[in-house]
This record gives sequence, structure tokens and C-alpha cells, in this order.
Amino acid sequence: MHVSDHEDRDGSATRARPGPARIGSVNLRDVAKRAGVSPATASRVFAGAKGVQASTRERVLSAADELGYVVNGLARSMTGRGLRTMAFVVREMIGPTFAALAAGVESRATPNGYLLMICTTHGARARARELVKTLREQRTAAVLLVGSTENDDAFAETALEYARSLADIDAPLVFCGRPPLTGHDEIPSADYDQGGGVRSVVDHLVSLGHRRIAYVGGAPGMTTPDLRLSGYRDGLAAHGLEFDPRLVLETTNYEDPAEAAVGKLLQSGVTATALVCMTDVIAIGAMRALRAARISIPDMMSVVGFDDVPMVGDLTPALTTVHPPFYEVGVAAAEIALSPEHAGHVLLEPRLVVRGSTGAPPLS
Amino acid sequence: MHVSDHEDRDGSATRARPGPARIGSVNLRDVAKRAGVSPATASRVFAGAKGVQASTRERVLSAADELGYVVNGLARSMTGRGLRTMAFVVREMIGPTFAALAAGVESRATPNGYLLMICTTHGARARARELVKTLREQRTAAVLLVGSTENDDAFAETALEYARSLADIDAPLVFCGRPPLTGHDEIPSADYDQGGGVRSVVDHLVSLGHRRIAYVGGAPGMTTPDLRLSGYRDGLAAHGLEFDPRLVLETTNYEDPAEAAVGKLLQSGVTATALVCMTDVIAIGAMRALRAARISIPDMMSVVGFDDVPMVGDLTPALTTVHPPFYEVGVAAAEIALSPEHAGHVLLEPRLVVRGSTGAPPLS
DNA sequence: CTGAAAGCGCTTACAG
DNA sequence: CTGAAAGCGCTTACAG
Repeated sequence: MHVSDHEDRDGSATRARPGPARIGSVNLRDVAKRAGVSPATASRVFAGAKGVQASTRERVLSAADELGYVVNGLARSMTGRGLRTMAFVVREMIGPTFAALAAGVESRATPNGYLLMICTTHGARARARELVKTLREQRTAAVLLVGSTENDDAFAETALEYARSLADIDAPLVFCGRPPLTGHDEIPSADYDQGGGVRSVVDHLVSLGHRRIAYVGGAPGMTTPDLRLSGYRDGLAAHGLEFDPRLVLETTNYEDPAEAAVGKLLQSGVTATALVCMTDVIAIGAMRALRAARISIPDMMSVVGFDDVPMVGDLTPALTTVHPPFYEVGVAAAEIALSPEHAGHVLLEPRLVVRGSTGAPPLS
Repeated sequence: MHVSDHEDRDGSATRARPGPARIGSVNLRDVAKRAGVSPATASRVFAGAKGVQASTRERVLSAADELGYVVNGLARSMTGRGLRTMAFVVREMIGPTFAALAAGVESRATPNGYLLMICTTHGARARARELVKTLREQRTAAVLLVGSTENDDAFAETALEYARSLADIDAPLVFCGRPPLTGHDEIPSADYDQGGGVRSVVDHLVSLGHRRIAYVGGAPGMTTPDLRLSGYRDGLAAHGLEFDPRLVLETTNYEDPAEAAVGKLLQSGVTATALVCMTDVIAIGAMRALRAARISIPDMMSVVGFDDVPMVGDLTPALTTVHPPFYEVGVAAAEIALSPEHAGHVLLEPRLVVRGSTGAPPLS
């Protein structure tokens, strides 16, 4: 049904006047002409306006079909409706965490007619700034800032500045998987209780009888490491256990460095009966180190992760971990983005999943 | 630096004439006026055109800064350049496979000034059709159709139709992680050799001494199940092994059904010494069934997966699997999308990763 | 180097 | 129910 060669566009054979090249092949005027109506009427048909005679509508629709016409959303958007895209800005597009969050967002974006843009910053501030500018240029309807970010005043200022500049184009900024700015209510958020998740891990271990509980996590300064470490400290405090800095290991979020860090702990002579890991990835590294040292899990050492990524239930032993409601957080964030008038701070509860990697501490 | 209240826009205090509401707060005219130049000149500044006096440029830039102005990309795009977005159309946003492919695409899209749209179809044809329409409306620069699709003539026709209609807006359609249409060269593709991957698995098993090799895969009709099953059959044939339909189990791509399917095989009395699984997820299910039946891996039964998702190297035993170059496939697809003049069919090689789940078959 | 004007493709009061 | 016209915010030949 495609017609690629339709005759002289304006009726006038020549026109030396300015004007850029056409983008799409066929436009509203072409359709209107073919249907024998004015562009205004044709426009009404595509806008789904009611006041159009059925027969007219038919003629326009079939003309459009014959010409392969589809509205130019760019032009249309200039008149008000905007383009209905939502941006998902994340540090890296990595793993199931990202995928689950994005899927949650998408589940709400699509039915409401929004398209999802995925943008990565790779942690570069300049890139984030540039991105916000591009997103403003494109008149994005909403921007979700996803995941862990710097946990300092500089970030807060930047975020507030982004929110303001995005407000110029009527786009809300919403945090997704990171907490609200401290002392600033204006940027809404959808998050899960990271500290609470780790506290529930400590509760679990203490109830099993553990008292020397180590923590393996990332460097401070980002929201996720900071919140999870606080959860550990709060958990200890809740049970009257003293915080011992020697029991806190710092690593990056990869198996190998985590394995190395735990290996060092094991050789240090510092004793512990349980390892609370900031993430499942770190927990896997920890398990490798324990296996290498022939320390049996959980008989000699319990191990807990966080994130409940796929497959960790199939490890040997199956990993006890915290399951965060990533998908639901994505859903909540999208809902805030869609109706900013209900904006606020959503905090969902993660769930402790007890499996085989935790047990009673060895009788010493 | 934001000025939210700038005075009367046109100079004329009243105007009863038509015209929709303004979208962004401040436009080119505002900036030009403030800088004391014509809109044309201001436009040149933002377009980065050369022929503008440095001092003029300065004035315009600082006026823009003071007003918090950013070009309206929608309006700009009507004059030719288009919006520079690339669409990534996938069935589901699931897991690391999707994330790795998308990351590969993004790695090329961003540096070239493209934003990435992620669209899911959930396997619904109607949704795909609608999506293509929306993407046409928005004048997307390129569309990547990602992953397994129906493997039939109806799909081929649909895809060709999409390609044609996308051509109207000058957007190439490129397949990503699925092979070219048989008998049609016009839609370019970036893929990895799925059949070859499974063949290398069979080679590996045969070299270990296996002769009764079973296959556990998804229902036929989609490209990925079809290609991987063919790889199995070709692998057998290459070694002169007979294809035995009783050794082919059908399941869906989840652990539980896979476990059930393998459990049934074990009870059926049909003998086999190795299980080639279509995916790692299926392999995990298979391993569960074997564990439940107390059949030791690999001593009594070898197991192989496909996809090399994270963590399968940490299972007990570590899973032998095929590592597909997802990221690189994404990169290749993006490159085709960016310069369709070099379009063609890229086929990358997956890599067999031998780990602990495969070994010699039991004697007897 | 700069400006006036026409145009990109659509929408929407206004007036039948 | 339908059309003529003005406008959305920008760009680009054309003419200084």
C-alpha cells in the first residue's frame, strides 16, 4: 500500500523560496488533498476528535492508509502534548537489578503511552549534566534517576539543580532505588529499605546465636554502601553488640576483590562466625574464599548476601539473602512520574530469604 | 541562574489570535531579544555554525544561560536533523542477556549522540505493530529488533513490512541476536552462531567419550530454540551419531519445568550420559533433577548450558556452557544502525567454556 | 557577519 | 461538521 511517487506537492511546479527538505515522505496535506478535505479536518481525524462525520473520517483514514501516512509526532508535539517519553538514567546497564527495575518502570510507562529512554552515565558527572540537557531539549516527560548515587552535599545540589531545570519543561525528576535527599522533600522517590534489609539479616544471625558478625561492603560515599553499612551497625546496636571496625571489610562489588578481602580476614586471626555481605556478588566472592580455606558453610561460617539475583538459590549451599522489590520500586517510580501531583516518598520492604548458607555458629 | 518571570512575551500586550500554549518556558526569540540579535543569529549560535562574530556569540550564550534556555529539539528536528533516538525492541526486559546486549548498543549509540529507547512487546504482535507506528511517529533514527522471534513466513512478511514502513522515515531496521530472514537479504543483522555453539558442545561431549547425548530445549517455532536444536542435530550427525527423538525433551525456559522434564527422562528408562541444555536456566533445572535423583554430575551425567549467565561458574559443579558475545552483538547492531550503508550480516562466534559439569561418561 | 522572511508539519480557536 | 488562518519554535536560503 505504499506510494512512493506522488505528484508535485504544492500544485505549483516551481518554488525558489527557502525551506528545508521534507523529513517523512508524506504529510497531512497530502492526505487531506487525497481525501478531498482540509488539513484541519484530517488533523481532527488523527487526533481522534469527535466532531467529524463518519464518512469523512473514512475517506481520510483510507487516504492515509494508501499513502502510508503516520502523524509526525515531532510536529504534533510542538503544539502541546509533548512527546511522551520517560527517561531512565542509570550508572550502568548491568545485571538483573537494572533489568527488574526497568521492567517495573516499563510496565507502567507503556500502558500510559510513554516510551522509555535508557540512559547511562558511567558515573561521569559531565555525562549526567549533558544528559539532562539533551533530555530537556527533547522535552522528555519525566526523568527517573536510578540507583546508588554520591551521598554528599555536592550531589544534592546538583540534583536540585537538575530538578529545577527539568521543571522548566514540566518534567518531574524522581529518585528510584535511592533515598530522598536529606533535608529536601522536593524530589520524590521510590526506594526500598536497604538499611532495614541488612538489619533483618543481623536479626536473623543473632537469633541463630551469632555474636561475632563481620561485614563486607563497598567503599563509603555512595548511597547504597552507606545505607547497607548503617543497617549493619544499627542491627548490631539493636542487639547490644559492639561495633568492631576490624570486622568491617572494604571491597569493590566484584567477586575477586571480595574473595581477596575475605581471604585476608581469615588469615588475620580476627575471629567471626558470620559474614554479612553488601551484595550477592560479594557473597559469592566470600564463599570462594571460604571454600579455598576449607571453611565449611554454614557449619563454620554463615554467609548472607543482598539482592537475591537469579541462581543464588542454586549455589551450594544456597545463599541466604535479602530480596529487594526491584520491580515494584520501578512501578512506584513510574507512577510518581506519571502523576507528580501524588508525589511523595515511597519506601518498600525487602524480604529476607533464608536458605542454606546460614546456620548456628560453631560451638567454640 | 533561572529567571522564571520574564516580561510580556511579544511586546504586544494582548493578542486574541489562535495558537496553542507554549511548551518550554523560554524560546529562541526570548534569547535573541535579550541578546539584542535576530532569532536567525541566535539560532546559528546554538547550531554551532561558524559565521558568527565571537562577541555576538558570547552575548547570545550568556543570554541563554541567564534565561535557562535550551533548544527545543522537537522544533529543531522538524527542519531536518531528526531526533537521534534509536529503538531497542525486545520481547521481555529480562536478565543479563538483555542487559549485555543493550549495554553493547548503548556503548555505540551515546558517543554518536543517540538516545536509546527500550521497548518491549511481551510477544504480542499487536503491540509490536503499534510500537512500529509510534516509532515512526517519533521519527526514530533506527530500530533494532532484538532476540528470538517466530521462525516462520508470517514473521518474515511482517518484518519486511516493518522495514518498508520504517524506510519511509529513513530508519533502518536491524536484527540483533537473531539470524537474517531466509531468502531475504534486505534486513541487516548482527547475531552470534547459535547452532555452532551447540555443535561445539556436542564436539566436546563426544571427545569426552559420550554417545548417548540428550537435548533439553524449548518448543520449536522461535529462532533460538530452532537454531540451538539444529546445532544439536548437526553435532550428532557430524560424529555419525544417530538422532533419537526419545532423547529430545521439550520444556519452557524456566527451572521448574526443566527439572520436571529431566525428572521424567530419568524415570523413563531411556539412558543417556549427557544433557545438552538450550539455556543455563534449563541446565539449572536439570541439575536440580539430577541432584534429587542422586545422580552425580559429571560422574554419572554431564550437563551443559548455554548463555553463560553470571554465577553459573559458582555452581557446584561449575557449569560448562557456551558464552555468546552478547555485548559485541549489541555493538555490531548499533554500528549497522549508525551506518546502514555498510549494512550486512554479522555473525560472531560464541565460545565454549568448559567447567566442572562435564566429564567422561561412566564406564559400562 | 547579520537580519527578514518563508517554511517544516501539525493544531486549534474562530467563523461559518 | 468543516475550512481558512495563525501559530508552535526552530532553521536556512537569500540578500545585504
